[in-house]
Amino acid sequence: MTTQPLPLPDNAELLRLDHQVCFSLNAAARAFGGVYRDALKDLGLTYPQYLTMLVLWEECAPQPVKALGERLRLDSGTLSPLLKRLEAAGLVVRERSAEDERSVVVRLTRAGEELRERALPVPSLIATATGLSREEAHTLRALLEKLTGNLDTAHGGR
Amino acid sequence: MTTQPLPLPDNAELLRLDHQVCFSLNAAARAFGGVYRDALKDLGLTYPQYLTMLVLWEECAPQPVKALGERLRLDSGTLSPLLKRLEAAGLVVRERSAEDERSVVVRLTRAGEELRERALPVPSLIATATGLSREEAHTLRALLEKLTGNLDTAHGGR
DNA sequence: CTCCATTTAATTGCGCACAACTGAATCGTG
DNA sequence: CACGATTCAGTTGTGCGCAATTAAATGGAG
Repeated sequence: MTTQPLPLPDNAELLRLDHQVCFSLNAAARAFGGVYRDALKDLGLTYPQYLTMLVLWEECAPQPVKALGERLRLDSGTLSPLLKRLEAAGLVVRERSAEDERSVVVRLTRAGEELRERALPVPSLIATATGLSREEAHTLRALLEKLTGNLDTAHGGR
Repeated sequence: MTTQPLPLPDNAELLRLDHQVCFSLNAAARAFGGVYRDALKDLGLTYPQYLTMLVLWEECAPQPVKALGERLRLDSGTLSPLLKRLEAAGLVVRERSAEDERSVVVRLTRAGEELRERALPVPSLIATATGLSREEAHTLRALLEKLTGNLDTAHGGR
């Protein structure tokens, strides 16, 4: 047995550790936001708008809002106004699906497709800014995906 | 040399990888938000409010808004209204510093101190929900802090 | 065919994050 | 001491994130 004068190996100690697990993650996410803000300023996109465009650039076919939401982990409460802004910027059009009148499909305009060219240099800018090696990035991503999966089931699937 | 028909080991490929580095981080941060939302509902705190209270619980002495902002990486534009809500909830009081009239110091009320007891079980709830081992959590935290540091310098210190 | 449950977007309301700006207090230099 | 630069908190405006609700379309059971 160890000679320990410490009176709290318990919750009170955790209340400090806690300050670092979740918090460093939050800080990193916001730091990422700052760098992307700089990189995307010229394109006139915000970071979430950029992520949305990424999905659209990947899947050339028009996407229902629902599918976009699943890909981005966002609900219509967030996506509807965001897509409206992209539409106002002339990058996408939204139109009711013919087969299912409930669904709204999002399609890139010519301008939206062309913007892809100007966005090509962005990822390498960001990759440089992270200063992580390929292996570190891979480790990080694996941990984060495990974490997200665990947290999701804890929260109730959703 | 390898027989590769692949025409794009370049930026176009990165545009997909990119979708995973920043994105998994964002997703994890929001997943954390969901779990904390559940855990903090009974305390009447949001996640950022909880982080603020954590700082106040750690440093018993009254904190200037500026110091809180540095600890939390938040500016007055975010903190001012947040602290107003905490004050409205009776957890803190804000008062102009006597020595420096520009500064506003934030002090816990009795209710704010007492809330700490009810918050004690939160960290272990969260730790369980993450499903990460101690080592994984440590690795993750180290990577995130390195990442944040790198991103910050890239963004311009700020 | 009718009716009810489900699916799908949109809307509302609240809070956070950040840039840009305002105004007051302080500090430093001449 | 005076005056200009700096520091500090607050305010405004925009956009994201999410819960809760609404409304329309669809699908299935009777």
